[in-house]
Amino acid sequence: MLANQGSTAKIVRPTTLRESVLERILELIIIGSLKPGQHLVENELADNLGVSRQPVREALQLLSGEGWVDLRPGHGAYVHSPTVEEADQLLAVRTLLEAESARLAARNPDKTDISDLRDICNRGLAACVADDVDAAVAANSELHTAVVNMSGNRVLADLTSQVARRVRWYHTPVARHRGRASWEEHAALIDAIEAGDEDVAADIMRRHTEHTRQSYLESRAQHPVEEPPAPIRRRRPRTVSG
Amino acid sequence: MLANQGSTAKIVRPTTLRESVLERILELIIIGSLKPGQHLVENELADNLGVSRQPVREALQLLSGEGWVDLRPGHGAYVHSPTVEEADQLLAVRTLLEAESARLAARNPDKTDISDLRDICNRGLAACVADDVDAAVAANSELHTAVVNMSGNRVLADLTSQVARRVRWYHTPVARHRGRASWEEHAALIDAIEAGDEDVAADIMRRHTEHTRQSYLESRAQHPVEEPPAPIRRRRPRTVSG
DNA sequence: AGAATGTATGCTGTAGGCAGTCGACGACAA
DNA sequence: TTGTCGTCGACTGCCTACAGCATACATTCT
Repeated sequence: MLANQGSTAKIVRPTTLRESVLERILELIIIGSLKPGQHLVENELADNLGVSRQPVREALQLLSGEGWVDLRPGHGAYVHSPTVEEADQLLAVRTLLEAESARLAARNPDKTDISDLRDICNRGLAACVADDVDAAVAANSELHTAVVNMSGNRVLADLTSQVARRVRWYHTPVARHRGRASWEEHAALIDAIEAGDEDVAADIMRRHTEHTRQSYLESRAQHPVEEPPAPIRRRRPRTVSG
Repeated sequence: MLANQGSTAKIVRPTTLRESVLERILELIIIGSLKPGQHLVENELADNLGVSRQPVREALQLLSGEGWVDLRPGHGAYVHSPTVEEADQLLAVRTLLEAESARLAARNPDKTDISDLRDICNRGLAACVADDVDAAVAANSELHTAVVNMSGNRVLADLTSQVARRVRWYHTPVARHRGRASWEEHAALIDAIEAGDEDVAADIMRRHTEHTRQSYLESRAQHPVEEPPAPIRRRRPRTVSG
């Protein structure tokens, strides 16, 4: 249910095998079936997906371009696993990009867009009080996506999406769901955008994403992810699908 | 810290054919042998480079991930050709990123780095008064790269590099060589970084890159590049009757 | 016993080829 | 002329197969 649409708008018709394989692998990565640092053996993926190695290889190359997997010549593809430092830097850049998005959105606000934002915000708040974490996370993602789209700068939107993806939020689900405070910030942001006050909007967004960054870092510090730095290949049990 | 180039930092040993093919194609794109919008036929490249189609295909997939070529399923690869609008948005984002780089660089300036910056700046100014455009362009690129590296944020550096590449400056060589004024701005920037005045540094960089952006747009407006927009479907022109 | 070396095995990188598909071009009908 | 259909050529997408390499294991030497 994630709005992972916005990035690669190039693909219109996923008719080719390569594209469908890409989506399948991406799905496995997102839901965690393929874990960070895991070695992606082409043959296994090909067998499990019922295709040859070629489409798998090409899908992996494309995924590497989007930062989902790391390619090591002669060794194969590994699910990208951001270090704490990289995640920190990614979130810093995200703060920068999203603050600019908010500024541009406030520069020429659109009534329809504002209305959409309020709808999303209400849904998110409702999900929050209902303790529906999944819905709250979805609404949060939706709202941020809507704001960057309002900026009118497609490059900015694509880059923001790319950066956000590379963080791999599943390390810390709590970081994306900081409770009511987050939605109050969202509401204030929408007000600022509607009022056309770009400085205020940018500042609110900056502090908002900065809060998220802090939450992420704290959460990751508390739950020290077993860093899989293992660059070498490791034998694993047979099956992959799950 | 590895002083690795931001672009293709992943490749450590270009031992594989795929990597060398990638570099060859990239070279051809950069020097303009392969023009923007041009259709890259796999067989031709394979024959010219003396390899099979497979390494060529994979190299093209990797190049698409870095924004050098566009992949259209069922049609092949085309050299990326940014529209005026896209270039404008790219340069806007670049302004944002580089201003932040300057801010971070000024936050904790390093004596050695400052010295390097001044050397580059002197070389650039010398090249400028000697009317050596190539050298001036090179020094300019070198200086901006040095500043983003001083930010200490590798993600920021990589993204900046990626965004800058996608502009395809060769549309307008003049845009990268605005004369002495540009180098005076550079000098002021270095002063601000050395003084640790991050607000001033960010502001100088922002206005500097904004000037570049304006120059680019004006230059491109004066020299209307024959847009090779025809992505597909060159249908016969319809004669409007009535 | 520890270290060095030979061997085995799995995986990647590359080649070649076949089929499907898209677009161009020409013929034909309105 | 203009629109439509069928054919052709070219190119991509995909598969199979082989070669090369890297890692892990077994063996031998010191």
